[in-house]
Amino acid sequence: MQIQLFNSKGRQKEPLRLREPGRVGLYVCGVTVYDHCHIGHARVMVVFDVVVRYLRACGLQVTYVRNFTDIDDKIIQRANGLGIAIAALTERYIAAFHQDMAGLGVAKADVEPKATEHLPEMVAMIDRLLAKGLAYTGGGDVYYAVDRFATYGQLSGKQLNELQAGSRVEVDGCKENPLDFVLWKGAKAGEPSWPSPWGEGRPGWHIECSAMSCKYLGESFDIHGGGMDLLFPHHENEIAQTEGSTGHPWVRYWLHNGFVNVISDSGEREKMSKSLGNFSTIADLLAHYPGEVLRLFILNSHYRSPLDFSGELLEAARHGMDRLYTALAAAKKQLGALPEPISLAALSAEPDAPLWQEVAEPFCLAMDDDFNTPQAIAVLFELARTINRSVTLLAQGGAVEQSDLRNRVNLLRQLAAVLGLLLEEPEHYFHRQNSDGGEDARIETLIQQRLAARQARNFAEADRIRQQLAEEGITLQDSKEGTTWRRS
RNA sequence: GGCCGGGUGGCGAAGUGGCCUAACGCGGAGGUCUGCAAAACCUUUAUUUCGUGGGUUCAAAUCCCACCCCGGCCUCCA
Repeated sequence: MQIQLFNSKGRQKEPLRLREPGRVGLYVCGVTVYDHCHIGHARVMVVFDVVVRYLRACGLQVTYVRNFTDIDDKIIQRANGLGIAIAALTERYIAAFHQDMAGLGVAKADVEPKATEHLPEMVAMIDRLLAKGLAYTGGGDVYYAVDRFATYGQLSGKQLNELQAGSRVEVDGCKENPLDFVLWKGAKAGEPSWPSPWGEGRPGWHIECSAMSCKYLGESFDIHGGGMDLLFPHHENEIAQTEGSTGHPWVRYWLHNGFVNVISDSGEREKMSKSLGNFSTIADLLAHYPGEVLRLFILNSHYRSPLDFSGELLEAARHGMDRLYTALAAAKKQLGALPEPISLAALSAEPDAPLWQEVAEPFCLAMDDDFNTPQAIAVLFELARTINRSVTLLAQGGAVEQSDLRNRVNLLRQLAAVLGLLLEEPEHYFHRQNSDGGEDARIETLIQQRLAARQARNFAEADRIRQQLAEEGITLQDSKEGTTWRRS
């Protein structure tokens, strides 16, 4: 198994070579907590959740760090607008974030540091930059002098002179160069501030990621990820800060995910963003779709490609997810209970097993190739079909190797789990949402009434009941063993 | 203006020199099953075709050139 990943630094696929064998340090830029998260945020979180899940499935020990930006202009503005304390605002949206992530099946990071809890680390780094002559003070602020960092622009492939030529950056009075960025902002009246050698103030945006990643992952680590839009200037600035202050290489692999686009009312395709106001929040979507449907929708495109968002596409993803769970449900009926999934590591220990070659290997090869989740998902669907085929055969009285079916189901759940899919019991998935016990009992009663009608060959009444349930979004499925129901 | 991506069937989306007469999913059509359905299964749904026009090669969706579109970044943004 050799994982290849597309390194934004250098813009090509490279084999993943770790600093320390068996251990991976991963930092992903989290969210600024001043509002609800939208599907664009969901994409980064799901994508890197899968990266972590896969690396762990490969037996690597991953330390995953994902920050919260809990102090910045927009947060202050928003809190003032609402007339509440900053901490009250950020706590509210951190809680909302966690709830969204739980709904999406995104595991918590190992460390979720907050900027406001790392002021000393940031101040220390700024201090080092000043001592090294890479930063300068002006009007109570501290700025980074980008032209003193030799490789500035290397990550994003930008030349300093080109940037300046086409620059639309407003020239700040205290900046020596319009591209210089602020490390420390001097306090203004009515704003929260912290003490520093340069007076009261607060940190610039970029410094937190440098300081916090170094604290939790060391001054060099393996992978840093985030949305494509962070590549410049955020990540460029992070490099300048970190390597400028430590004097040695920092991040080995940069991973950037593509954007979520929305087709606007006028038919234009545009990036989904808070500033454009064209977003669907995760919470809104989770009210209508199971989290795994959103995951399948996101993972069905490669993480670096742009992703168009629409209700129809989400609906298609839902049907796809139903299909996977249907295979699971059918197998469960045959096997009595779903077997405990075997681990990927245990499987790979027996690479000669036919199932490994037929299924697990193609899956892993796809994932090894820069996390090609669409291809990996294809393997899942093919596996689901072989399961359905066996179940169909059994139902027709054919002979099927029970152990083979069991192994396939095992494998389906195990591989799907790497993508954070098929984590529920099928009946829970199909009975989901607003199905409290009373609701379920009511549906069961109607099914019994319909059964009685059918036995009396009163098909008009049976169909009436079925139609009534259909109008509630409930589909019935008759079989020799009885009738089951699902929400669609 | 500079710099990056991308244009594949009705839709989404893999594939980036021969295994591609193009995976997989959604949708459509026909069949099996069913009282009828639903689901599943089977068959089928791009055959000078992978934005357009040239070129390289024994061989190109895949490499090169030109052109046309689309998106992103260059300012906060996942």
